[in-house]
Amino acid sequence: MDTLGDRLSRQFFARNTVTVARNLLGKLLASRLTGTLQAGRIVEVEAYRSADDPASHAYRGPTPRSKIMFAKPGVAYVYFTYGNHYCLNVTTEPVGRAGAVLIRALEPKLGLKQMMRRRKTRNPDNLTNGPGKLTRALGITDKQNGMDLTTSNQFSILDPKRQSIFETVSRTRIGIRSGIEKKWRFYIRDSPYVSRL
DNA sequence: GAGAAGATCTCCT
DNA sequence: GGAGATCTTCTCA
Repeated sequence: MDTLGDRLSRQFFARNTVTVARNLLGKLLASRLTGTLQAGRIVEVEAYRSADDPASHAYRGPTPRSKIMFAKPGVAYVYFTYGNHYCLNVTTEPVGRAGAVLIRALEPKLGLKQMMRRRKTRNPDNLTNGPGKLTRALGITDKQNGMDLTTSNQFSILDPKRQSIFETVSRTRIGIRSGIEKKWRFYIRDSPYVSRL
């Protein structure tokens, strides 16, 4: 896993959520949760903050579910939604300030076979192009909620050794009813792996 | 303790 | 393009 790149540090995540979200594009999400190494390049994210963001789980202050967003940065926040799907976030901001970045889409890089088996499709464009799809492809569930991505040997985000140049597109977030004026969804232009344009 | 909404996906038309 | 699946979390009484 470490041959792929350098693991992102706690300091990387302990910044403004929108900045972290932008900077996560092009990074590598790597998992060895099931024994097999699986990895994908992050091509789409959304930023969620706290008191200034009515779409965020942390908007009304900490709850049993959202308190993890107020705790230390660089930790996986996984929640279950719509009766069917898990969504993967990474916590941001210094301790005491809430924030998280939702990982919305990956470009599959390693462990494609296992992803295809879990997703029951062979089309690589359709494996991880959505928050619910990528958690299924990687086998991520609420068991991973609270895992520290900056220290775990099984689950981390890496800065790849060779990173290609790309252009970042900023759009409004998807699937929310409030906070729709904020352009806090970011994706890599021309990537065929984003969930939507 | 009840009711409503939800950071989605798939299948059907 | 639209609805159903399916269940957790939060809010309010």
